Amino acid sequence: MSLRAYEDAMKAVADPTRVRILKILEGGELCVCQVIAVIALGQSTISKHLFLLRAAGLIKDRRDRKWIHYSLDGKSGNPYAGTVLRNIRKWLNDDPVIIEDRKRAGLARDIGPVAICERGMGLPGRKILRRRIHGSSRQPGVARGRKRT
Amino acid sequence: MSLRAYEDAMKAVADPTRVRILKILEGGELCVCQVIAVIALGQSTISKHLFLLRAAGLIKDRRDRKWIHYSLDGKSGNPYAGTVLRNIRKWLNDDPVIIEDRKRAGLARDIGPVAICERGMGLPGRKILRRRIHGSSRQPGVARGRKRT
DNA sequence: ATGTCAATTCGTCAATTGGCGATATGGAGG
DNA sequence: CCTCCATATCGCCAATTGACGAATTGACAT
Repeated sequence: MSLRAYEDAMKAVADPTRVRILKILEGGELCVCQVIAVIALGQSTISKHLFLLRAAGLIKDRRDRKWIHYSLDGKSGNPYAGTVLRNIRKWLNDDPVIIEDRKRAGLARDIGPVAICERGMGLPGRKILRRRIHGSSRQPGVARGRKRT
Repeated sequence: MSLRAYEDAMKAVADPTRVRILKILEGGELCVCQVIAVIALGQSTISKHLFLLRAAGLIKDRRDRKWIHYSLDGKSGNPYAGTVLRNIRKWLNDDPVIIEDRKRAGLARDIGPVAICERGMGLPGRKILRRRIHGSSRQPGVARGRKRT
């Protein structure tokens, strides 16, 4: 019941991107590439968010072949994780961003990790982010840093 | 049930200083100078924290003569405030920092706002921060910025 | 009206955060 | 062993945060 564990858990869920990840994991486990396809942020960004969520004891991971699947945890070391996840499950279910994410998460589940990775972390009806192109072809319209409205 | 209200509430309670303020307000309302005496941070710093907590609908204020008293709210505009405050009331009660704060808050309540302000936001057995000294006598040992252990 | 004084607001600074692309890691398959 | 590829880590940058002191505000008392 330390202030540090409290801070880890609350800071983890206070970020909008991380709560979006938690909300799509409420529908069941997803591999990293599926999360990337749904949230549409860089691979390293998603990886860092998943790391923080796991460090806070909110999610756990499981390896299956080449893919690492993440799912909600709740009964890990952090004593606040369970209550926080239970609250969040009741919250934000009518938020337009969350609804849209859930729709895309369903699509990602139907398609499966293999097809998602083949498409370069993309979902149908969405720009494909091809990696490993040497000629430095940057994806346009990708803002750097953060904004706050 | 917007993502924005959620973010306001969660970011507000994720900060350790602000949750310390909430925990001492569980014992009943306190004026700003009493909060300053307990937490031992600058006046402007405490004022900003109280502003953020009020903006998130977690506390409300009441004026009495020269003093403004803050107390827990919970049933304000923010739909997450009530649940969050109820959780926090059950949490952190055995944390050493919180226990120490509570002790000092009890002292601040016994002494009252008038004596606290006369002592320059100080409590017995603690350095007095005299304000309005022209000769720029800085308080030693006060770190600027933030640290993270 | 004017002064007092608790509290807020302003301006600055350093630490943290969250995004990115590039590079490293490490399990699976050859 | 070596390569492939999903994921993790690194280094960088801009925005945000939380601290401070100084200046301002506004209710009360004279």
